[in-house]
Amino acid sequence: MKSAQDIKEFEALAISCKALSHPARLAILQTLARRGSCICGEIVAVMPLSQATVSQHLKILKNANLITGEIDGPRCCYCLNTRTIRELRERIGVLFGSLENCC
Amino acid sequence: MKSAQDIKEFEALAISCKALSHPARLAILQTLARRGSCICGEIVAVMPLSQATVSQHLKILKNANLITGEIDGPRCCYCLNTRTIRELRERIGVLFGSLENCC
DNA sequence: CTTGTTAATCGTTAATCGACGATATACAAT
DNA sequence: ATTGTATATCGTCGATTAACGATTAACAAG
Repeated sequence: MKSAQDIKEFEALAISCKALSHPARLAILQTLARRGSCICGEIVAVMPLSQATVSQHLKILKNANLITGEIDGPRCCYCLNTRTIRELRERIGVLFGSLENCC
Repeated sequence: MKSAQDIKEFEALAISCKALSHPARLAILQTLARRGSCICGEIVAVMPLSQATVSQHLKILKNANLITGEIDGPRCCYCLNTRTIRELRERIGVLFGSLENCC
């Protein structure tokens, strides 16, 4: 059986992975990683999707705490949440930590 | 705009992440990581889900190439596909490689 | 060949996802 | 106050997901 602690970890990691499980959101994250910050409009310009759809993807990333968004006048400046990303990578590391082969 | 190469990477990573985006599948992977190999039945025993549901999760993991499954008589022995897992981690590394702050 | 066991697949249902256009909100500039 | 711009949210629709019980397929043992 899995411990309660494990289950919490699994749920947290699953939420992050679900947010990462769409090419458009990965493209958004890459853009943010490269440019540091980004006005929403710049992201929309780079993506082959409508403004509404991009906004929805941004919301999903924000809900998963992978990015932060600050209102700046009529614009909104997004950037990566490096803390969550670090945690995500650590969780994956722990999950697969001691890899052994079998078959 | 994103390069065609980028898009392929995003799609491949998205597929892996989608497979990782469920707590039950993470639990299965942890079990495999700890025990090396695993008969399907042992996994079912550890999980609080029906055999059919576990089998479905195993199929998703297998489709994403995160695990391999070999038939062994009436049983099926699963184990992690360390290659895909390594690639997954590398892709995440590349995606977030040069993290800078902005806000 | 029959039986028992293991695992995969089928068929269904409710829930969630992804996409979009339309609309609402928030603020700067005039 | 009005206008224009930027972003978020709403409502809808088709597609996909997750879950399950029931059934089927594959094989070992007798």
